[in-house]
This record gives sequence, C-alpha cells and structure tokens, in this order.
Amino acid sequence: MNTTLSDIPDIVIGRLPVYLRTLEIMASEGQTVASSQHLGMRLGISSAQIRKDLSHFGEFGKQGTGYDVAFLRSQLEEILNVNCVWPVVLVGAGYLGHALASYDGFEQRGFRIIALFDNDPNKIGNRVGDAIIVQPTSEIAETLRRCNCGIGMIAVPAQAAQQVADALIEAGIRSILCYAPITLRVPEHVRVEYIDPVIHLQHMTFYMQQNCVEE
Amino acid sequence: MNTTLSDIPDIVIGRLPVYLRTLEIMASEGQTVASSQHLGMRLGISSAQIRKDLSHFGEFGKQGTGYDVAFLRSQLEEILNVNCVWPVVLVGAGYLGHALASYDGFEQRGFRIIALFDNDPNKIGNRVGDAIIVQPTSEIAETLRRCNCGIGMIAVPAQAAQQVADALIEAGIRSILCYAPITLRVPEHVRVEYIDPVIHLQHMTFYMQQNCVEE
DNA sequence: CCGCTCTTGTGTTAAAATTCACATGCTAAA
DNA sequence: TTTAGCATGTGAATTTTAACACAAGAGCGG
Repeated sequence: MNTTLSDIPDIVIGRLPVYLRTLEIMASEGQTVASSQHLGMRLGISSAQIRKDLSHFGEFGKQGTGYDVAFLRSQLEEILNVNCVWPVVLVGAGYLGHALASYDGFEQRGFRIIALFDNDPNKIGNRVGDAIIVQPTSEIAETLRRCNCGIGMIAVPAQAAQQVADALIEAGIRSILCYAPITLRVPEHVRVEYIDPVIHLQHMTFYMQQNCVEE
Repeated sequence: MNTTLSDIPDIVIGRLPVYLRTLEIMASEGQTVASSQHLGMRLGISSAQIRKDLSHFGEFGKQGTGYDVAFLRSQLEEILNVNCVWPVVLVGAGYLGHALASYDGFEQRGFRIIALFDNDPNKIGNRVGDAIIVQPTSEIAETLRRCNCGIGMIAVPAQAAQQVADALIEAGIRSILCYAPITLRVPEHVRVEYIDPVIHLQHMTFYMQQNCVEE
C-alpha cells in the first residue's frame, strides 16, 4: 500500500464487491478464516490476484493462516464505503421496478430504495413493497435534494431511459445503474453502470453452436 | 481476419453485443451508415478499439464511409449466433422471475423463455406473462431435453441457487445466467455469467465519498 | 482528372493486468 | 527449541489489452 486511491485500477475495485459478497457468505457458514487460495478456488480466480488486489489497500492477512473473515469483511466494507446505508432512488414501476423495490437484498449490503418514480398516472400513489409509494417523475429533483441522494436506478423502457437519466442528472445524481438496453449520454462526472441480460446471453451464444432453432 | 474463433479474446466477444445493440438502435433511428468514430463517441470508447475488434472477424467497413448499419448488424448477429431464437428456461417465479418472464425485450434479440420453474406449490400452475405456466422444478430435466435447450436463468434466493444450478447442470445445461448473489460451483464445460445489482452499486460507492448516512 | 477529405484495417508501440516465484514470517507439533 | 508446513505480500516477468499512427482506398466537388 503505497499508492493513492485514485491510482488503483478500476478493474481491481470491481472485484472487491465480489470478495465482500463471498466473505459474507463464508461468515454465514461459520468460517472464521480464509486463505487467498481458498477464496480463489471458490471464485475461480488465482490466489495471487486476490492477494495483489488486497495489497493495494493494506496488509490484511496473516502469514501461515490467511485472512480473518470478519476482519477482512469489515475492511472491505470500509474501503467500498458500504459500512452504512446509501439512499437510492428508482425510476420505473413496471415489473422490474416492482422486483427491485421489493428485493430485500439491498439493505443488508448497504443500500435502501427510498423512492420510486413513474409517470403513469395509474401507478402513481400505489404502494410497492413495504413502504414505497409511487411518485410522479416530476418530484425527482425535490426528493433527491431532500434525501441528499446520489444514486439512481433506471428501470424504464429503452425509449424513455435517456430522458429519465437527464432528469436525474439535472437533479444532481452522481451514479446511475441503468437497466434499460441503451448506452446513456452523461456528463463526465456521472458514473453509469449497466445491467442488460441480453448482453450476457449473446456473449454466451457466441460459444454455443447448434441448438439455435426457429426463424 | 487470420485467426481462429477460439483465439479471439473473450473481452472482445463481450463488446460485440453492445455494438449490436447500438446498431439496432441506430437502425431504428433511420441511420444507414456509421463510422467507427461515430460509434465510439456514442459508446464512450475509442474508434480504434471498435475497428480492431471487428477486424477479428472480417472487413465490414468501407473506407471514407464507415460501416453499413444493416450489414454490420447482420454480420454481428451471425457471429454471435443470434440470427435465430434460442430457447431459455427460467427458474424462480418470484418478483424477479415475473419481471423476466414478462419482459418483451428478449424475443427480438434472439431469446425466448420457454419454461418457468418454481418449487412453491402455491405458484405451480399459475400463468405468468402471455403463455408461460409455472412448472415444478422436478420437470426441469424433461423440459430441457424435450426443447433441446442449453441456456438457463436462475432467479431464486441465494440459498437455493446452487441446488438449482446443480439440477440444470445434471439436466445438461451449457450456459447459466445467475441473478442470485453467489458464485456458483460448476464443471468446466458450463459457462456462467452473473447479474447482481449490489455489485455495481458497491463499485460506485467506492468513488463516492460523503452522502452515506445511517447506521 | 485532380485534389481534398474522410475512414478503414493493421503493424507497431505503449500501457495495463495477470501470473510467477520467493523471501519473510506465523503456527503447530514434537 | 527446533523443524516442517503454510500463506502472505511483492518485485519481476509475462501476457493481455488498448492506443497510436499511417498507408491505402473511397467519395465528392470542381
């Protein structure tokens, strides 16, 4: 650990949440220590990569033993800034929006959906999940400001997604997780990540011959 | 193009679906040609990378003009094996399973969910989406064989996911798209990709200071 | 036909990511 | 205490990925 945070490769950062997720599971299984080799086997990556990744942030292991699961977990939570709960707003109250708003896996891993927006008058006012009421998209800006919320998720149809992104950006969003199958145009200071299952499926079919029927 | 398909880096393959998706959108916008620079601007990557990626598969462009959108699209569809419709089975009929089963964006991009499984007796027999009936998980093997289906999606809670994956593998699945927040243990010949929104959110929060409240 | 502009495809270079390999140090058992 | 077995952290080597830069070709206006 002799570099500044901004020098650490983004690809390394991208693996840390996977390490953290695995440590959570191992903790729930009652395991108290984990070697880089053990972790690597579990994740299908090399032990050297895990050690090198972690070494960017400090020395968390003990020679001859490995890593203390609880300790490394807390260190990773701190590094990733998830030893707390981040408010997140969600736009889109379709099937996907419902699924996300109802998902109970966010809270324990650092996130809480605090608002759900849609511009369908039939949906506005409906309750989704335990405590979320669908609000009109016109209230995005105010909610973001009031809750000091920097993260948005977009779960609207592709043709509406850029417009929604623009509204979020205008309201000061800093990070967007986009489920719509498009690449958003955003200013430099806004980070966007994408989830599109078809991208993954098409990646898979490249390696699959045969078995493709119809049309 | 002087290499075999297996020599092409996986990271290159991973970008092709993004190119294809963008070409589909451009086509729907009425654009007939696209230069690598134009495409690169739109995607936030360099034009050189796009040209180099495509050059693994052939020469699709025209100097001075760029690429014909319809032609490049059809070439990419062929390369990715999505000029057809792949049958896909889905396991898990919770909120997420409903969202996926109801999503109309699969069909036009090469995939059709042909079966939905769950082991909750209260869900079995229910209709989801237009034509899908929830079946018991015990029927996975037979359905896979009957439909000659090689792709599965897992949308069950984390603690059930490995068991579901094992059943799919036992039934001869070749690729799995896993929405459960765990890393699956699978044999060499089975390809797995993962979708976990929290991984993306935690990647984002690394770069976000402040604004994290509570707990 | 000429000259200018544009864009591809690719050889080369540069940068980034991963793996190797080992000195160092901890643990446990005898 | 000594010895054998492990596992870390990290420079160095290797492999992979991305960027550069340009010759060659196409289009277009005059």
